[in-house]
Amino acid sequence: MELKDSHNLIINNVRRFIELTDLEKHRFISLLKEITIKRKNFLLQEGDVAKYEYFITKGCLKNYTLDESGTQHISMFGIENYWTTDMASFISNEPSRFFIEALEDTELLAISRTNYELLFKEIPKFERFYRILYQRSLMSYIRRTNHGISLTAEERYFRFKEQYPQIINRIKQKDLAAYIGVTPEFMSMIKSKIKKKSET
Amino acid sequence: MELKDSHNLIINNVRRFIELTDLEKHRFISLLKEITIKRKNFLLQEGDVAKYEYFITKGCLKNYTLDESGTQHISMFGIENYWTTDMASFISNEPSRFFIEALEDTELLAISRTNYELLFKEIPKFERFYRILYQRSLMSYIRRTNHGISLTAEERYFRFKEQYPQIINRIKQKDLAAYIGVTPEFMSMIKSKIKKKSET
DNA sequence: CGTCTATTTGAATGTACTCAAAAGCGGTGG
DNA sequence: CCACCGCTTTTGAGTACATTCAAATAGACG
Repeated sequence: MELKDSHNLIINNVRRFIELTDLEKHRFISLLKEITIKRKNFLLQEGDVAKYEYFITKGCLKNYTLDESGTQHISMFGIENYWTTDMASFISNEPSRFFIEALEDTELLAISRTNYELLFKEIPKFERFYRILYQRSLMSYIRRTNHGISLTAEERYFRFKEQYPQIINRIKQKDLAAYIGVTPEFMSMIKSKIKKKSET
Repeated sequence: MELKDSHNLIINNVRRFIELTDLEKHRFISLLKEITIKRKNFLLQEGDVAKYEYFITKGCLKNYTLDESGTQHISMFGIENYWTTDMASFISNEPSRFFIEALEDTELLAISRTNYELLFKEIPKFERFYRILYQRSLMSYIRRTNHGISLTAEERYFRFKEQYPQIINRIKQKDLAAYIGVTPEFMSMIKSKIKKKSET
């Protein structure tokens, strides 16, 4: 039996870390819900409880908080083949402090908290899958935390370009600034400074 | 059969997320190695491969990188009942960029990469334990990343005091500065500024 | 095409760093 | 037990990195 492209994508994502029988594949897929969301719409808003963990099959999202002055602070971007949610809210069922907003028309596969637990019960090796997924995710946040306290904004910009070349072309410079942790104006200055350097 | 205090501590840590039979407890413990390390000594140095994941039963550690100018940047402190390692190196077997140094005489239980894999094979529910452990760890790094790009140094200092009251009294102000992401001089300024405020 | 938002540029300001020097504190040996 | 040594913390002056506010230009989208 043929699978949809989106289902193939998530199955291949899972098979990076665990093997699945056909039966398991189909059971897993049956626990997912397809969601589409248009650019500028929200998957999650501050105060909502994150009821799902999402796998992105198409599109681009940003995950951010707003401070008192209305400034966005982006904790991650998500594109095809990435997972996203507000983990704290998803696990604890508490209201989220995050917004998840589509930067492009986006398609996702969502697993609810209930089905997530059911999945572990029925196919325990998914514990392994998520163990490894979170372990890797942890590694990139540790790296980012380290960069945040040890590098200047200019260096952080270079690291981002290096590490996420496939993302940098799809996002506004303003959002890049909100991820790096500087104002849009200063981000603009960094770019023009670099340009001047490379022209000499 | 009675367990040592250190073994009781780690078993209780594990039992936060999974249940264990007596047999499983003893098998788990048999896969651990006891390590003690004196203040100012290293569990891991830059260039080493992290061969173990460590559970701290007594003492205090810091986990940091050094930049070109010799400045330390602390990614975490570890105390009793916490886990530590350089995850990136532990998983990939590549040389670490981190130092892990004892701030007090410290006792640990270490699980080697081989025994870690063996543990998953023999008692698969440990996948669940580590899945939840990493998930939580991920949550705190996401929070910290967010604070790093959205808060001033002074605010980050307050959050640290709030969140880790049991750590702040055991570490040097210099190390707190290296965690917050400021110079020791500026950390000192922050404190004296706060003191002045509270006196008025 | 027009409108709204993003980006650039510049001046003034604030936050945090560097370097230097003094004061405080803690551990160690005599 | 005291004195000394080394490291940490404090203080201050000068500088660099990054922000704020304002205004002009460029770009994107309906």
